[in-house]
Amino acid sequence: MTSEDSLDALIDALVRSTFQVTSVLTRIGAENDLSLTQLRVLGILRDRRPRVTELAAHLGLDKSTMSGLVDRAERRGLLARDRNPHDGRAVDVFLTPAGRELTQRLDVEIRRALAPTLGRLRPEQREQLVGLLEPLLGPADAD
Amino acid sequence: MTSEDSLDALIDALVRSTFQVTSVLTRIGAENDLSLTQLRVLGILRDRRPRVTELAAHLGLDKSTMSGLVDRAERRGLLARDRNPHDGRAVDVFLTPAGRELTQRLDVEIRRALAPTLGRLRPEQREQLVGLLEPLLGPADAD
DNA sequence: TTGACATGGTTCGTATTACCAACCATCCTG
DNA sequence: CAGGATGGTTGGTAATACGAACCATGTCAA
Repeated sequence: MTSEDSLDALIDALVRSTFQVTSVLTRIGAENDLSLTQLRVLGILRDRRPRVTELAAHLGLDKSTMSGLVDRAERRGLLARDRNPHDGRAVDVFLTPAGRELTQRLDVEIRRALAPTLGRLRPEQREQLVGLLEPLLGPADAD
Repeated sequence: MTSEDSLDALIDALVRSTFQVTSVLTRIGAENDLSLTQLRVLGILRDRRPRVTELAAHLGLDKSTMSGLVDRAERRGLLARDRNPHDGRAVDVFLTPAGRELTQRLDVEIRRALAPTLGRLRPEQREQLVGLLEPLLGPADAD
């Protein structure tokens, strides 16, 4: 097996696992009336208080798109806006208590959904897998 | 480290790698005026000739959504519809030569985009990673 | 200090994605 | 062959996403 082949096989496996995980996340989002993007927004806000533009950059979206997403989530009471005290132009976004509660519930559901499959690996295999994935990941960002 | 912890760490890594791969696929799709969903449609049609409903099931979409997606891609000349000879109700979908050509180009771009990161792994690590991912994947489906 | 330019957000217009319900055509079964 | 099941399209609605235009605030240089 050449180095080319092993790369091709890896890309295939990685893309497949990507779609598989995405489908789980999409399903859990849908069960809670959240799009995959909204799910990611909540995930990012879990331990951050970014301004609208930062949020957009994190997700690779236009700021106008972000504005709408924040609007709808705010109307649902999941998050809130606040003027940034150091920059009158900027608007900080953060989870409301309700949003935090939902986020935690989603976290549990996601773990519950993925556990059966991943649990098929022996603990040392899991650590091995994490060890192989870690160096491939960009700067921390969780879900 | 308990078994719980190793599972949590694995889920985090997997979800992060999912978003990272998704962002690459989304970017390459966008550069070719394709949504992630359309990208997946092309990927599925690469080696299949499913009916509309099968395609929808593969992607976890409603058949009406599928109808629209096929419409637009057909209008762009990427794929075509044909009555299924064995079932007058069913409509088979398949790539046109132009669609096949685009799909191959996308394939190259995707590999080119992911190679730098994955190339950081030594060949035996790649094989190890594939070996760990394989058993987690559902029945074959590629991209 | 005050223009001029840059940055942060929102709003508007448009296309796409996605769902559901309703519908028509074809198939299958009793 | 009548009735129900299946496959697909259509129409209605909401969310997602982009770009362009716009306003407010910030920054820098003359």
